[in-house]
Amino acid sequence: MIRRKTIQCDLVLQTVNNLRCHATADEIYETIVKEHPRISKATVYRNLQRLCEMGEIRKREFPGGADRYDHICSDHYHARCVKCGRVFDVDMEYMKDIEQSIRDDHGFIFTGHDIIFKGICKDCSNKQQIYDADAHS
Amino acid sequence: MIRRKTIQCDLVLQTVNNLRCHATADEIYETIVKEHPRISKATVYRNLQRLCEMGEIRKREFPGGADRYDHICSDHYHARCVKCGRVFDVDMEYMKDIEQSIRDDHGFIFTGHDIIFKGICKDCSNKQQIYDADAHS
DNA sequence: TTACCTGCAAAGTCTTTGCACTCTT
DNA sequence: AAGAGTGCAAAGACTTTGCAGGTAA
Repeated sequence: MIRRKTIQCDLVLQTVNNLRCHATADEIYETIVKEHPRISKATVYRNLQRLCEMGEIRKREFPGGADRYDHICSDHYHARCVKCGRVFDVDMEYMKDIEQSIRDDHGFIFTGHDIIFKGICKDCSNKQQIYDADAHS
Repeated sequence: MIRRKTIQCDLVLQTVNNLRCHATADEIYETIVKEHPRISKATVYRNLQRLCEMGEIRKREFPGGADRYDHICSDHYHARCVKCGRVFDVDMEYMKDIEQSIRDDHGFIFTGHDIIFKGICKDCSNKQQIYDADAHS
């Protein structure tokens, strides 16, 4: 099974890189479709999957939301805003030895981990303050 | 909005508790429907939501899988088997001060975190060994 | 020419919602 | 009796898949 070079695959890769981190398949599709109205969402999904297999990009799955795609960058953690659902990088050291803190593995073979913080992003807490101010005026 | 006591709500709560941790809405529904064939999945979802709001149970969302429901127990982390998708508790101290390790919060207000380990569970690694042995014989 | 890739539509998984009916209170 | 809760079906969000036709090599 040889991989062919296609315009669509290039577009998906470029778009993931241009959008920097954390784009969802839908955001990627919406960005591409503006310039290339004939592309289909299925093609975007298929190419995202292919690019992951090729190690060009990384898929990141988040609880209660769509999957997001990164260009390959160093391991890091994420914070998800409970108001708007957007995902942000967390400026914190990656704990590559965290598995050693596990007391009893019960036979489970650990291969990796993710930490997902939750909270409220700057934009949403600003909006909240404006709303509160309005409500009390 | 007063909450009424219904058989269905009791059944959902009992089933979450009986199944111990990590049951999905579907598992809960399938368990109840054996005894009460008239219950609908929508009712299970609605009662799970209600019980969460009441603080009787806790919803836990996992990347790339259905939501799962816990009876309230102490904070702890989870490991998800990449083969079978089952979720296990991790025997490790809860890092309640982890947010203090974040260097720059960029205006984000952190309210909690989750750590999700991934790997292969005991059952699946046993099966894998059996499969490997067969393949080489 | 081969067979991988695409666009489209349909289906699949998990969850929510609209509606009329049924219960609890 | 009032209105919260139920069952059913439909819809909604996200993703995958089947298929016929297109295209890279």
